[in-house]
Amino acid sequence: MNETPNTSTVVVTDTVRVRMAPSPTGFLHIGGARTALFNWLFAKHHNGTFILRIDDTDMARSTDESMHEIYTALQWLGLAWDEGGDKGGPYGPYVQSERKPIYDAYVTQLLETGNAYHCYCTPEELEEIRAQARADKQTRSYDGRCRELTSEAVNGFTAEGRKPTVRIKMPDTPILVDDLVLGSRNIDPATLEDEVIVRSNGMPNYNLTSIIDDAEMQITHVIRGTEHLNNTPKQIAIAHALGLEVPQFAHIPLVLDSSGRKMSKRHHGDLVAVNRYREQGYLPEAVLNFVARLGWSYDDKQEIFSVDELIEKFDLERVGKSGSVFDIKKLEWLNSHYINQLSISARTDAVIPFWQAEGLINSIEKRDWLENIVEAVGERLTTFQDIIPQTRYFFTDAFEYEPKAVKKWWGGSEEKREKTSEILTNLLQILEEVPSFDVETVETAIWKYTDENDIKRVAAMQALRIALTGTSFGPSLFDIVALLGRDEVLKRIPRAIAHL
RNA sequence: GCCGCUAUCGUCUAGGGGUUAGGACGGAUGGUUCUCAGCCAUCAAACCGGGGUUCGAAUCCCCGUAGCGGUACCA
Repeated sequence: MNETPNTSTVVVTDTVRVRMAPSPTGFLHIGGARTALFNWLFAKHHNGTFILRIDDTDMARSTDESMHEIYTALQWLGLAWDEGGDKGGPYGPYVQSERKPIYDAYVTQLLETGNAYHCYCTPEELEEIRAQARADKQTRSYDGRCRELTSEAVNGFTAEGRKPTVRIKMPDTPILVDDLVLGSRNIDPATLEDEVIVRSNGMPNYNLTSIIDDAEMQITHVIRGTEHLNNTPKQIAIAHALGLEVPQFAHIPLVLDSSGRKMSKRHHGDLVAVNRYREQGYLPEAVLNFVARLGWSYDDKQEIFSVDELIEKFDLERVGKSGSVFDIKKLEWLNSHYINQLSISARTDAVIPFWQAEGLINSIEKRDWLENIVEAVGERLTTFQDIIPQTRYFFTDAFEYEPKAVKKWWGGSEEKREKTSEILTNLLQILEEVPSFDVETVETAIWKYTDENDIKRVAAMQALRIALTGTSFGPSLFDIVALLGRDEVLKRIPRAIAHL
């Protein structure tokens, strides 16, 4: 293979390379999903590469289980990564705990160039220093006291058995942070302190590994949440000390809860767990559409975006600067929209697992019947899980009559109950005599009865609905009658009458 | 405490020196209908405050205020 590098050739470094770097300390949460989406969209839009890196330097909290949950969540969302994770690639390994030798080499370099030093302070001492600094209203908590330790002092600490951490020496010149979303600003070095970059157990820390890997993996744009904004100058300082190339940064606003606080696994549990949305019957396109609009907008009219449109239209320049509140109502609206886009057949496929989990069906042999049920339910699903309350009575007659519905439609008074009983008895007779149980025949017969006897349609229908389903809401009653079939219907009406 | 970021209807947002400040979710009301959902129609609902700059400020600048984020040998 003949490779003659031509200096005038445009190089691969122009290719966008972005990464999502979760730490596997729990499930993927909704904010993480949005970070992943923005990165992925940015990569797709620019024909770039999307990398999944696992930032698991916190060995104590990282788990394999969590890592796999993150994989499945990302896969469910359809945010496929080109490199990293379980997939490998040319810049691997992509799991930080496997990259320790790489970091060690950089740390050695930092130590040898005098850009880093050992710190022998104990956690207790540090605690004290912090408390004092705070009391003195200092900007920095750590004062850099270990920068110039005599070898005597070091020997003393070593003799005590102290294991040092490594700290980076922060520069004394301003650091320029240029952010694609927030704009650029100069950070006063006086606000920066010598960060710990290697723990006393030898494991490097986030601020070190992150920027090293971004450089090593040729990341061009770091798109992450604003909770990392304060880390950025520290990472830039480390990169400078190491002579590494600094990527472009884009800090995207936080996803907030309804009281305006950052959404977290700890405080919001299932509400933020992407995998829970899958389990509850949300569609990935709805979740994606929803989080895309958190902090990003295209114009003043479009709310619904297909994934392809998102790829085409996504742009960092249209990302806002302020946090966005997570509004489940809007997600629900989007979800029902996307559910309604699905064909009856696809909707049936999606809903079958929910019926099965509920124990309502164990085989799917009556596929046509199931599809007819789904069709009758129509646009009444917000999530697939809603199929249960909407259709339970099709599969079992072991349901209660809803007290509120009973009171309203069957009657609170003795008199009204008698009337209801009479109506149901008449309806029973009509249905017994009806030649066929199709929608049209039943409808004609019932309307004939109500209209000729001057009975309100609503009264008769609701009385019957409760008798057949136990509830006061749901699909067209004629659909229900037809789908339930003659035997079931003729069984349920007498039972209701007896209950009165 | 310190450092930083942000600020348009309840929420997501558009706009941005001169607009009746627009859309969407949610809410309310009416219509359609056997109920619910849907659909249709209508309505309520916002430029954080104060100073500048300007003929004119929600928009630009400054100062407040508030909220949030960070402040770890977490990420």
